[in-house]
Amino acid sequence: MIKKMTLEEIGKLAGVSRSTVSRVVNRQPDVKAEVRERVMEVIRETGFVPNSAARSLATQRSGILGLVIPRSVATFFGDPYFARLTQGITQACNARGYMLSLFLFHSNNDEELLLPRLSQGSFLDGVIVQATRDDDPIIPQLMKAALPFLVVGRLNTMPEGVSFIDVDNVSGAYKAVEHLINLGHERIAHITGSLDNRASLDRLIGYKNALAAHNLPVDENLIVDGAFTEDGGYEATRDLLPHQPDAIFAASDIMAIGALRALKDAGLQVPNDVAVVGFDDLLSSYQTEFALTTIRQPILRFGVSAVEVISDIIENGNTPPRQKIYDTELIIRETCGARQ
Amino acid sequence: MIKKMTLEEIGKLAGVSRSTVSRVVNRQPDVKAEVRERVMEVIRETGFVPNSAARSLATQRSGILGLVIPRSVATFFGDPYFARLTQGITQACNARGYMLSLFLFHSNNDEELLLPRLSQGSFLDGVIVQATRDDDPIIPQLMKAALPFLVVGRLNTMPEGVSFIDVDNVSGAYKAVEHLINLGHERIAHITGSLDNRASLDRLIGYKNALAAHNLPVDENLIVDGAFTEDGGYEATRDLLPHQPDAIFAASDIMAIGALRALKDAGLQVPNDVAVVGFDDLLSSYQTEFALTTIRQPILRFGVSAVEVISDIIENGNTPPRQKIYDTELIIRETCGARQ
DNA sequence: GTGAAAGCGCTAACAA
DNA sequence: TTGTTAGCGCTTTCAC
Repeated sequence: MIKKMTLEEIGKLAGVSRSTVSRVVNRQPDVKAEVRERVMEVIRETGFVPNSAARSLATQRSGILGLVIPRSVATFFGDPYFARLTQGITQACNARGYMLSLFLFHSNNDEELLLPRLSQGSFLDGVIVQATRDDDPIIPQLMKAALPFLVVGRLNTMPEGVSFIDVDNVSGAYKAVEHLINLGHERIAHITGSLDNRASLDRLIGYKNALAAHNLPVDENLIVDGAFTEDGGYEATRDLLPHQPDAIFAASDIMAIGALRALKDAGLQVPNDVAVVGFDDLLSSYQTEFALTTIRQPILRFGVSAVEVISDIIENGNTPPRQKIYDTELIIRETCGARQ
Repeated sequence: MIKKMTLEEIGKLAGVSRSTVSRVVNRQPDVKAEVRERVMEVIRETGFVPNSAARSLATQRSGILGLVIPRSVATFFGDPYFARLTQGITQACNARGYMLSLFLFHSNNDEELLLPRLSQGSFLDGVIVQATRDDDPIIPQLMKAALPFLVVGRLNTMPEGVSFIDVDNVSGAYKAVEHLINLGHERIAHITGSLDNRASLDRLIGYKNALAAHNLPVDENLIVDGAFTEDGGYEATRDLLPHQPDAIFAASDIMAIGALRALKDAGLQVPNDVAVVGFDDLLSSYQTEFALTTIRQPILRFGVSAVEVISDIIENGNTPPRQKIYDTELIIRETCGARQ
């Protein structure tokens, strides 16, 4: 069992003062090489690690980042999106020496209790918040607090001066649909995600834009809500079939899987009878039954960027607000028919 | 923008000393009701929250719990198991006033860098570790550090004196198989998870125990590895079909879904031709195409218990080590045929 | 019941 | 290049 040491004690062992040890620990330049080596040696032997509370108190920095998943999306934590995002964020935190503290709000109560503690206790250097409903009080509260924060994703009405990063859902959907158009499809259906969601809305816009750009009509019968679930995609597809789509663009891979299943059950061939394109490319590890053509969101890198941006804000302030939109990538596999 | 206050300043505003404010904040008894009210009022007005670094430094307690997912399982973070576990843990943390700090080790390097910081920096009051490979160095390292920790799940060879909580996989599997036996099945196949995994091993034992207890032979042809993936379950089932099982017990729901799909593709009826039982009951929100009979793991409550146990250890020490095994529950739906 | 004062372990300005 | 010293904001004896 390793005894916990202090700078003072390390200093005594190395025959120097605590300041010198502090300098060595913090990699400051003005220490004689020989002394530095002696101190390092003692640190190695003792396994010394500086006390983080004391350090935070003195520097007014905790080295801790918060990741906040508001109540309205907490139930979706099973969603691979959050898992991957979290993974990217922790990865970047590890690389940059930050610790990550996770806040999932399960109830109103949690939110009321934790938000002030989190924004006022100077426990966190900065916060990454998952965007949520427009009326979520969390953004205004963070704006009042003197705490750097970054929104991941966007709200429909984003307050002025808020930093965010997001994926370009409009152009992603556009790419998907244009790809189908280029393959000769004309009756392209769209299974949307829940439309209380900015991402769903944007993907719908991209879908319509692509049709318009190629002089194809928008047929409202070909637009059905799939609620971001596999069953939703399945049901949506059943609703679509009477209107004879020759292709389906689903706003998520999960829904695309549901669609593929529905097509299979209806005895239709993919991609010959109906082509399918999804969105996300988050499932590859789970599901290889279908080689799904999809729009890849670079979620992992997205998480990494989130950490980079928030730490930039922490170091240099929030002016001007950082607002970055990341591009997506069309991943051609088999369900679109381009590979035949 | 709320200014950050100190106890001293609050005291000045309320006309008392900082000690009194501290007593009020910490709900200590010996404060005159009138004074307490006056101080509370100021705190409310100013939105004061005590500085957590200063508090940690003085109390030697951080109020932070660590959740460590070692490298060997970090890739499985997409697994709903971890998502749910994390959810249960954060929920309990919120309720008990702990903060949760997440450590996903992605590389060897992460592990070497972070483990000492985490176990020596007195940044955490305690750690919850997901069990992993037997040769993972993390358990020995934590034992050396003076840091309370609790293992979630078990290793094959668990060092003496380590506290852990786990689910009773043996009896869970036993229940599943016994249920199938009671329904009259005799050629019950088992799709195992990856067998480098204690949980898979235990489920296999439970499967064999149940057969033995009912004088049914163990046919090695009826035991196939499904690697905990849907495709693994699908392939395993294809391998099983020539041996004509009348029921399949899959060691996870994901694999059970794969099995159901394989049976469907083979033109077999569930549960009439082949009955299916899974394990986990973690998928209900994603997947309702099949009403899968399964063994429910109380993961959410499990997470809650983890926090309770670790905080017990923090407060009262690790002697005796806490070792709890939680029971599972048979959830009868449609794929086993009991409901027909 | 309340206040004064010491100290938690560190950083950083200043002095040497 | 190194040491001395004064805090960082809180808790906690100890007096009163």
